[in-house]
Amino acid sequence: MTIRLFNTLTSNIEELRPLDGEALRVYACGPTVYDYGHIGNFRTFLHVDILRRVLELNGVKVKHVMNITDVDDKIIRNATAAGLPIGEYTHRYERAFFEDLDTLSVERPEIIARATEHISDMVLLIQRLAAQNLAYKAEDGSWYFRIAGFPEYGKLSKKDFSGITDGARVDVDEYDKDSARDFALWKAPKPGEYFWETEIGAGRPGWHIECSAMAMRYLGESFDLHAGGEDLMFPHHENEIAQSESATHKVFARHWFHVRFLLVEGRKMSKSEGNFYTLRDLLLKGHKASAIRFLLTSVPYRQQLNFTFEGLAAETGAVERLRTFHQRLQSITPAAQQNEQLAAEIHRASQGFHAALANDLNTAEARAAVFELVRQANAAMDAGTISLENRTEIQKLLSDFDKVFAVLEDRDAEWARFALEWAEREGRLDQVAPEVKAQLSLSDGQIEALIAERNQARRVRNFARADQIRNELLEKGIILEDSKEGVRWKRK
RNA sequence: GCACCGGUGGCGAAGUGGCUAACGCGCUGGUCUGCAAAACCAGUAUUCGCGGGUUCAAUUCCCGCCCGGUGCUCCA
Repeated sequence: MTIRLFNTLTSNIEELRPLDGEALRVYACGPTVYDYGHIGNFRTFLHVDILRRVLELNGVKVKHVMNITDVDDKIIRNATAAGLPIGEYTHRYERAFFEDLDTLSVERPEIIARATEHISDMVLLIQRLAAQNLAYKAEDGSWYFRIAGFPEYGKLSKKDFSGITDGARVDVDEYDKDSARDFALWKAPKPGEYFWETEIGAGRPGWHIECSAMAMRYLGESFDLHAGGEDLMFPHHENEIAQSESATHKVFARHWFHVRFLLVEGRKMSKSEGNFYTLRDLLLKGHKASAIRFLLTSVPYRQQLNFTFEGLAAETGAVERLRTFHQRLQSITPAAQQNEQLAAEIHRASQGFHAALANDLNTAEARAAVFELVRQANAAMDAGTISLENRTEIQKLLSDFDKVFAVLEDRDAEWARFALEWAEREGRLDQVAPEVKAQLSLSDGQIEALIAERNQARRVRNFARADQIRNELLEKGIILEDSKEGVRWKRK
């Protein structure tokens, strides 16, 4: 199926096809590794993940590069404050970042590119610009990009800079620049700061140059799609376009994909508002990784998502419904006769699911198609009218669904335990919700032993004892369900 | 201030110029169950921020207003 996607550059929904006919070359702006990632960061990474999973589901190969910004002002500031070399400081947050991606079932990009490992690529690019008089060196040794040399500046963010003139009043600390809009390609070191000694002088890269250099290095001078959060559109992506296209005289990225910010409880997420959450904060509060993933991907990427704890609870229930359904489907005895009406519904749901995703990644509609079928199939299971073939077809759809949404497999307890161990190591046990500790205090074996005891009690109709065990487990966040097929249990 | 995006049931949210306005969660009643849970059935917005306009017909297009968000500065 052809995937159609909104392109920020053209403001149109366009077909997405690999330019080289082989693999779709994608560059996605990754994290600056100076702290733990928050849910806003992960909404963006999750939607890029949805994009690549939808492409893969449709048989499109993806070559996805993500950068790690491991040198910048904040990193230098924080590392200095922590008394650590910047490499050591960034390593720890980079590792945490990938652990978080795993927790959220985000697929790894094909290529991870660290800024500090590509300094020479950046220097070469700056030299290339300098050769065309598009980069210049200021008195302090910093290099700037000359915006006046790129008339298309502003085409991505739809800003018109033609009327801007440089007035007489120029910022004192920017007197070195030819124009106030010119941005840094290379920053000369201040005393005591970390720097690289290079052909263009001592210093460290500006933020924008790393993405241009690394994208070209791995994807070529022109590639298919560039992704990031909406805030990056200006100035970051605009600057990338300016420096890349003026260096190569080729289109940098054909398609630009921007994910909108989320709100938390209806407000912008910020530390001062007290509504700032890292992924780890939520795990320690006892929220499931799968529910977080499902919530953050529930609203299509171009739409603002309002993150609330009520919403998170709702998604926890939604994931549970799907998992229960998935398991139930496997355990039934199929009917001999094919259910034609159900077969038609399955077909319809499948069409709806695939069409919704292909239509600018409408995750909300894709989910709805599956939930609609879940209800119908549950009813058919109640009536005992699902054939083997019906079941196979439904399982195919669930499998496609999960290739994109990745929530059916239950690894939540594993991630909760991982977060708990991390909190222990970091001395953050005070941030762990009591329910989390209680729930993880019981091993699967202990739970199953209690269930066996309860089954025995029920057999002899000692319901008081049976209910007592069930309640004890419930207090520790373990839910029991009696069914014809036996007792199921799950962690709340 | 300028620019852009959004405002749909208790909450989140999809969608469309005209079929009963998806879906998830919640709530109420019922079926099932030793009791629960799960699952199913029924109910839960005469209506899509407010006002005006275009149209045979608008939640959907246009204008104004109000509210929320984002960008213009580091930010996913």
